[in-house]
Amino acid sequence: MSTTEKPTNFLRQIVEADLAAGKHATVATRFPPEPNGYLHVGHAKSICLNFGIARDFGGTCNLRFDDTNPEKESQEYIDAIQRDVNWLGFAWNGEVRYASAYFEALYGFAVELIGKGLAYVDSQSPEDMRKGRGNLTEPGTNSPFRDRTVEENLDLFARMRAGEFADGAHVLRAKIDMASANMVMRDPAIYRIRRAHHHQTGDAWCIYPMYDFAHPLSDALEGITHSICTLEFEEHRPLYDWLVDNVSLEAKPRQYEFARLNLNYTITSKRKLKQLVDEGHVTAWDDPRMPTISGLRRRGYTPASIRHFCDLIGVTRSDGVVDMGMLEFAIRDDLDKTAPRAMCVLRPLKVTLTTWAEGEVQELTVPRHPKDESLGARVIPMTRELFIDQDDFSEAPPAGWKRLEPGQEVRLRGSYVIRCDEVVKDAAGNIVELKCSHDANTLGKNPEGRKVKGVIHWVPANESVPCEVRLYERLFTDPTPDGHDDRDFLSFINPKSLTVVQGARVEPALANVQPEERFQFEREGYFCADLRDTKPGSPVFNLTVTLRDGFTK
RNA sequence: AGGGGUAUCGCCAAGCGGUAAGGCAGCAGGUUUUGAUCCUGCCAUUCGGUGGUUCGAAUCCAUCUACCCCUGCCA
Repeated sequence: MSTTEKPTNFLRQIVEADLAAGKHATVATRFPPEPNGYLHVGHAKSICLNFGIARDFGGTCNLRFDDTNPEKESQEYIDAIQRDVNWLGFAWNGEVRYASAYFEALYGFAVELIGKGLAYVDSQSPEDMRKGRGNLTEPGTNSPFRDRTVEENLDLFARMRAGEFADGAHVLRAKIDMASANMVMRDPAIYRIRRAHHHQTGDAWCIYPMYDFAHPLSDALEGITHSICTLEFEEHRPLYDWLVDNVSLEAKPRQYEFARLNLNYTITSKRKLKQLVDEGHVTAWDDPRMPTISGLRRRGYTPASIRHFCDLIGVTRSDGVVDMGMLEFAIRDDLDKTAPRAMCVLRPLKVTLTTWAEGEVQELTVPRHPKDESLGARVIPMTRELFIDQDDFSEAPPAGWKRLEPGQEVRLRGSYVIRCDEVVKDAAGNIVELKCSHDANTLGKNPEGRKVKGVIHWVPANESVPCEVRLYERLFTDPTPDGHDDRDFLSFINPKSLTVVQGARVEPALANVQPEERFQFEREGYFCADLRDTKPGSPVFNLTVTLRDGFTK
């Protein structure tokens, strides 16, 4: 599909049909993260889906924190998640919601279920509960506490809330069917006693509802019409419906599932991403190697590129693994059109133009973009002493070489054609300098009677600005780092995932770049001034993605 | 006979009984002061397998196979 077409998928078709049939006057979705980690690229898929549907069908999308397990959650994550959703370009409906804001209402629904004989307080130990659940092929057995009277259950549940019992002493269970083939329906726990300080409700509660209970009822409370989640929740749908139908709420939200995103050479498990951070394998959640939204941001990905990526991969119910190349395509596609060009020499090799007058400076005006004139131009001073990249010179080049070699000519991008006349080496035989001559009649035009085979980038020796450049490769060396039963994903960490290049030189126009400014360093790739470490006069650039390399053979 | 899902090009993915879209990657050319971009062409006689229904099947039926998910007081 072209970038201008609106993507369609089975969920959009369902929404469209429901709206057309008058099942709902308007569509209401929600994005419901648990604040127990940072959002990653897989969440981006869900965000684009939920907010995208609301936007395109004239509905609403809530941002709701599913904060029912305070022990793993924190305000830091809440703040980061909001920042990431906004940065991606989406605005939620009204104020941020919290499942914890519904604790009182949820408690009421639990009491209602007890009153209807549909929930009971179980006082078995966790081990006994597990044993009683049976297994995949054998039915479970009823708890000895399953037939407590409504009065007794009401009393016990009230005392659970009042803090009369120790953590884990009792649990509230939905009374459904211990013989169900669906394990989720074997009297699922819906409330547990947990004396944990909650980031939103403080110490007001010592019992907390379980996801399975809180989620559908929160959806109903908010009037959500289409509750979209990932495939692993499919067997929870009967419970979702059971709760919505057995509680006195008008709204009947429905749950729909889609396949979560898998990207090769990376992991999208909050638990494992947290492990990478906690154990110091990366510097932080926003380390540019992380597949987190904040990591991608710091790496230089644009919100538009991530949204475009989500459009490209589609939404289905079949499991798959998307190639990283798809993400890289999305960012190259965006940055090629929007990023100003600049020159940066990563590993400088000095070039002295013997034909250039000592001290002479010529200010060359070079367009910032080869196709988009609106980006303007920058000025690059041309001097007698320059730097080119070590990789752009070879004494014994392979066939098809298009860069500099002894006795041959090459074009300096935006400048003159030069010829290498002499190679200067140190005592150890290392090339330390090239003596070249320039053809003064080649600025803005091709030389007469011969054609120059290549173009290389350069910077003036003294006027250029020293900078740090961080080169990144994939974080893992294996396509499915967490897909091996016999090997831990950490053992696949790529030792070369980060290379810090000190002593690189950028053209003077970039001396005072702002954090997050993006450029294409010509012939190298797209780079982004680091969000945290770029300082005036001392830029730090992160490699976002290299240029596609058509150099085959 | 546990239950629930999914199978269309190397990857993603349209297709919804009328004779296999598109994107990524790849390959071959062209343009080019970025080995980039851009442009052109090529890239599934076949839709997990096998039967069947039909004038006609990726689409319907049967059966088989492979893979994913489910036994937290996590979400």
